[in-house]
Amino acid sequence: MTRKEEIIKVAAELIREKGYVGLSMRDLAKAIGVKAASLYNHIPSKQAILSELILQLAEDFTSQIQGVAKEDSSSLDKLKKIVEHHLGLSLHYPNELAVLNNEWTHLNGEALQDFKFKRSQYEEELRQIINYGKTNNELKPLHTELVLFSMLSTLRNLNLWIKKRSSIPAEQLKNELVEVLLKGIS
Amino acid sequence: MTRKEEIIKVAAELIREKGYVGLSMRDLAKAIGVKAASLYNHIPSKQAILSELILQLAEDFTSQIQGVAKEDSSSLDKLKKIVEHHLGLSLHYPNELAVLNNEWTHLNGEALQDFKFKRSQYEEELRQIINYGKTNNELKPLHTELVLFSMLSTLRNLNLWIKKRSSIPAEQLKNELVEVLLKGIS
DNA sequence: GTCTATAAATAGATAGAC
DNA sequence: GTCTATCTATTTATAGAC
Repeated sequence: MTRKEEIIKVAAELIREKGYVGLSMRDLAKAIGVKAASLYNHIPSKQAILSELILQLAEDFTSQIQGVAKEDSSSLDKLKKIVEHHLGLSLHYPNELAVLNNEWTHLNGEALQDFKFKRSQYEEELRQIINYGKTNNELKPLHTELVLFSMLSTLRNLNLWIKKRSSIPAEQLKNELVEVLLKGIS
Repeated sequence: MTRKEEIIKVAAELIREKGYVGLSMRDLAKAIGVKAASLYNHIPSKQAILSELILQLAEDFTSQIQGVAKEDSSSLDKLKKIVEHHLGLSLHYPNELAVLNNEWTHLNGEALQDFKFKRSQYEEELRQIINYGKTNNELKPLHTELVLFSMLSTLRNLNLWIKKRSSIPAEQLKNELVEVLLKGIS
């Protein structure tokens, strides 16, 4: 791991804890074991840490869903794959995901535009999968936006919840999550 | 509305927008039309604004769910009332709810303890309603924590979503939300 | 109850030695 | 590539005039 990668990784952990504005370059440097000035040999600004962190992950999400969308399978199978991918990222990058969810508002300029574009791309792909499922009678004729919103709310909060309750094996968690999200609880 | 109430209301809006750490007392004062020093005639500190804002709303949630829990009705009816209450608060206090959701980590000392206590009280009441529904065969025998988490994720994000899509009438939104959360989408 | 002025601390970032 | 020292701006909060 390069020093730059180390900076971004440690920053993800601390931004999650204190928020982007609440984390100072001095605190970040201390956690790594250098002085604040040394950070600037590897990154141009505090903003650049946030941008790189968030946009890398956003790109991962967008490219995954675009891959799934192209597949020749049912809407339910596509939705399952999307749930699985969210779960995988929540397990491997909980800090980065928390930062993406909660701190994207502190992005500026081009990075902010880029993030919003990727996010709306993601939502649009998911919307189309849901709509296709409705025409197909795989899904109930509910408001697409409500289904989209409900699914994304749960998926986006997975990382928060996994930390607290890791007693469920990953495979069982995946299956029950699909059941809860797609088939309901009652 | 007293000046203190005005300060807290405007603060909710601006904290939602910029985050607690990102909002300065100067910005807050400017939005109200006074100088920063004048704020301290009505509130003792910036922290106190955050505490009052969050704890008022948390108290509302906790006392409501405790009222519902005592009622002599089915689990599904109780869950419906909880959904309705979340929806009502999301419509009336979107800014305050966003602050509660995203900025509670910046609470200190006793206020932080108080918040955590109220939140765990709320979750415990909801957990018991879900468990009772399971023994009753009103709900599927899924992991209680997963059902709890999934419901709360959607309910906590309602305020974000309502802003974007207010095209659905409130009554229909309530009914579909109950359908999505309790009976599933497929 | 609001103002001006200011204290004391801390922020992001840069210059230049090593 | 890391350091010390420092610049400049901004932060929360207080003192005291009006």
